[in-house]
Amino acid sequence: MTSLSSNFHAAVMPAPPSARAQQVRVLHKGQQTKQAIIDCALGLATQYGLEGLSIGVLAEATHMSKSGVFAHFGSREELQISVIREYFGRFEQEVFFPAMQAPKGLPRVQALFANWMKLVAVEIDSGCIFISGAVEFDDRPGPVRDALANSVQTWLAALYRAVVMAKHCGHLHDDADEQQMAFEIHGLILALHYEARFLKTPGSIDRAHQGFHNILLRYGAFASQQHS
Amino acid sequence: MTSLSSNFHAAVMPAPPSARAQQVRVLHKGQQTKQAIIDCALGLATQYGLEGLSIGVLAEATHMSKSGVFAHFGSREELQISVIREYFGRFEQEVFFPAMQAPKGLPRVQALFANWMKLVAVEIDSGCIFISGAVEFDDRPGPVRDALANSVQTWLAALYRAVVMAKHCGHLHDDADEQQMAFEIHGLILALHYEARFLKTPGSIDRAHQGFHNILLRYGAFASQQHS
DNA sequence: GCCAAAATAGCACGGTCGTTCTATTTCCTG
DNA sequence: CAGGAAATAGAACGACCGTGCTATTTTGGC
Repeated sequence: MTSLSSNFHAAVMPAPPSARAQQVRVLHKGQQTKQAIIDCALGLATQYGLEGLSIGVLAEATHMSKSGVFAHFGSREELQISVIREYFGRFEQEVFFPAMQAPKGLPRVQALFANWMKLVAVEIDSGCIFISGAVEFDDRPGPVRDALANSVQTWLAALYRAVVMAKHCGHLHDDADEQQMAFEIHGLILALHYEARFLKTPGSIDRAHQGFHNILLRYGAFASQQHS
Repeated sequence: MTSLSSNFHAAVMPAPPSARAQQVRVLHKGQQTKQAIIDCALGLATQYGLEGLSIGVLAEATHMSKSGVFAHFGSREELQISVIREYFGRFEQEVFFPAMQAPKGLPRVQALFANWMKLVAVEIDSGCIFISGAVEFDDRPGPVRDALANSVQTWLAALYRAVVMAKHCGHLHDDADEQQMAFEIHGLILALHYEARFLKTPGSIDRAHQGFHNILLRYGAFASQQHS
């Protein structure tokens, strides 16, 4: 497995048609300025949200004209989707891939959480598209929402698979509900983002770590069985 | 104590100057249409967010002119703040006040969580201003952010106080960290909102309930002590 | 029922938005 | 180095935004 989901790119990140065939040819100017625009757009989107991302502001930030920026995407929605793809790729690089080096089972789950925490700790200052985007598009159907939901679901599914493997390895006790465990881990990340970024509550990072520790105490194979 | 915080109204919800002196007099037309506008605005804001709330759309929804709506608030920010105040009031009515009927200690904490869950279950369809607003204003200083943060913090402080009382009553074991417990409860609510409203994951409500059960198993006085 | 005051409407302004169309410039191959 | 293609710029569009100003309508105390 080379990415969060074997068929993810087909579902969420379809490369421009036949781009791969011309791969050698199309490393020209346009592609690299487009990448520069996306980099800049990602920075703006993490801070102000995908909805706060405007082509005019983006043009100013990249020292280009509005139409110059626009031509690379054809629509604002396509720009937003490009940003989501970029963010997903970085998420893979920073969170998922490094954790796959850890041995199967609990260590890998712990590595996934640790890397996720590291990223969110940074995003306390910069913002997180997976979280802000969920709020912006929870009631707005369309291709942007689809791309975002697929990205998030792909990641949560990867986390879930790691938990399932941990149970198969005998690292969790027999009654452990994998979906439940993943749900509670997700909650810790969301609470951290909420309390640290919005409320600026000190100590939130430690509490998220402690929360994960508590989850391990409950679900780990060494946990004393308690009435369900 | 008659509200979430004794000095909350002074800090967050200052009544219009001298309104209380004229209380009897000013139950006239203007006030009741203003209330109708706020009701409508709250409905729009829960669905599309505080930033998605526009005076033009609100005017159309209330069958009024833009300037007619505008005159009641003087600025869009004041309108947003009014919506936050309204939401906070309803939150008090539906979540906090009923739970205060429950006896001090764990029962009250359980009642607070149960009522919160009941509200969020409804908000899976309609949206929650405390959650969407946190994302919209986490990087945008100003009076709207202040009103929102104060409201949320007031509520979370009330939850925290209930947890502290539960420990004083001997309903939690001695090593229980009250802030930690409140943090984890908050995480469950956020995960529920995220997975149910955005991802439409089935079974999220049950998982939030189960998560609270797990928290009680860990922090309750009857819990077997485990290494910290 | 009069009449000041309050409430509401109508209209216009300057601004930003995404998008389209047409030039102009830059690139890169043959 | 010529020339077609790709990339970028420029200007304009219709739409919506919050807000200010000035009428007009409605309200409620005397």
